[in-house]
Amino acid sequence: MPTPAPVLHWFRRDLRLADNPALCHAVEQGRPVIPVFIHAPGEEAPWAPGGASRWWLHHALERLAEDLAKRGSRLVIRQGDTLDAIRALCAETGASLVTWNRLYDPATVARDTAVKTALRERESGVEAVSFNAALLHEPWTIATGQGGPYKVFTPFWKRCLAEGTPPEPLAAPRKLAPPTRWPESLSVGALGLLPTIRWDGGLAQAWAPGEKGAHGALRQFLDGPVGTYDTDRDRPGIVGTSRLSPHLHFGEIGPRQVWHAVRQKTDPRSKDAQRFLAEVGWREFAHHLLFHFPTTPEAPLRPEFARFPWRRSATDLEAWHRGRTGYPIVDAGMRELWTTGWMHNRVRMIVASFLVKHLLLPWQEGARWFWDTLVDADLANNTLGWQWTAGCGADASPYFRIFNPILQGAKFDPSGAYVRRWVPELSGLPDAVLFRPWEAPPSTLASAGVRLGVDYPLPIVDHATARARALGALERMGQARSA
DNA sequence: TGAAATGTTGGGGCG
DNA sequence: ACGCCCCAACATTTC
Repeated sequence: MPTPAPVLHWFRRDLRLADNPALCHAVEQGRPVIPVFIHAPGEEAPWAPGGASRWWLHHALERLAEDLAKRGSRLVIRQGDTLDAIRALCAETGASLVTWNRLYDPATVARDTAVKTALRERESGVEAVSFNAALLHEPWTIATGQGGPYKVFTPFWKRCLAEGTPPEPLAAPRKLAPPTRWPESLSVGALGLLPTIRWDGGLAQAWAPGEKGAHGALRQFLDGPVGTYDTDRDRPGIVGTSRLSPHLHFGEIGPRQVWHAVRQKTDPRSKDAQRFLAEVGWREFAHHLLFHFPTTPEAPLRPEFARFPWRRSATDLEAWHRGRTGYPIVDAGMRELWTTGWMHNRVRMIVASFLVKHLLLPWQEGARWFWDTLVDADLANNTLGWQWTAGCGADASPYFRIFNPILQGAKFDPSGAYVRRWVPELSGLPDAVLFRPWEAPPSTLASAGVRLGVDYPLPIVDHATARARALGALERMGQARSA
């Protein structure tokens, strides 16, 4: 009896074995399964993974390969053109079915559509089938009464909640039948994902990529912070959030698993649980928007913002990148990002507002920096966040909502723990001036060992002046329309 | 998922 | 006792 043709499971950002519908489908065929990862960053252009994401991907792939090995299987790694790689693997192994889980960013949607069409049309007749692993509700399944996409979060999320409980997560396959002969594979290291200059020490200390790390993070969150999430989520100085974002981005855990774990562990009517699930909802909303408005990573959703009079200043942008703006809460955030590849969400809003409104630099510059430095860089979430801050997106904060970095710092980091951790040169300052050191009396600065302009920069813009300038720029945009 | 300016109210000091 | 003023506290509006 001839050996049955194997099934290829094409891993992308679904780097897990549990609740992986495409992988389960492959296993259910009762045939050998060949798990494959194809490194083709050019196909995701212009949003190929940035430096921090590549670091994460390297480690996530290593963990996935180990987990597959425990189930009698392997991870086959290739690079280059995806379609060529899949065809080559089908030819080498005799595989006649390829499975994968869908993604929703424009470049990948186009690539995957082309791959599926090409595989089916070829004389080889390879079948391709895709599944949903990444979302509670795929973008085209949720529509307004008019049949269009949602542009406001609250009705979107109500509509999602009305869909009822999402399906129970699927169990991980116990065993993956190996092929009679394994095709050749690159090593993870051969993909060159790790930085050549070793800036990744802080990342390694902060994170445990991989499916096991994802479930560890979820368990830690459910054992503590979820119980006070509604209030503590806004406090960057404490661990009040789930820190699941990079795990979700790489699909080491899926939203269905998170949903059911939260519902099981908490009172689903509690404000804390509802607020957390609403944050999962924002992730859904971001994917909904990116799918329906695929130009938004580059262009503002609200067209009048194409005329907004942005500034250009390499000096100011550099000060923001490096956390040397002179505003402690902003600088703390930018340094946390640089060191750990992550930034607390409250602080993301503050630093983003500062770039866009105080410095008047284009939100796309901020999105690019986040893209390269965040381990959770996700095109849907990043685009939504930056357009929201700039006031040019869906459900956007009005442009005149300008965060005051002094008040925001004092309000959300009342003990100063966050700023003192990430801006240690200011740690000796008393709380009263910690968020505005330029107003501290000379004696206070001296006893804290701070020489402004030497140990820590003076503010690169004055808050009141910058606020007035931002409002003036908005005014000019409005005038440009009527002119 | 703001901040600042402006408006209103009411208690208390004081002539 | 009464009216006036001050201003903190809160509410509203404006950017």
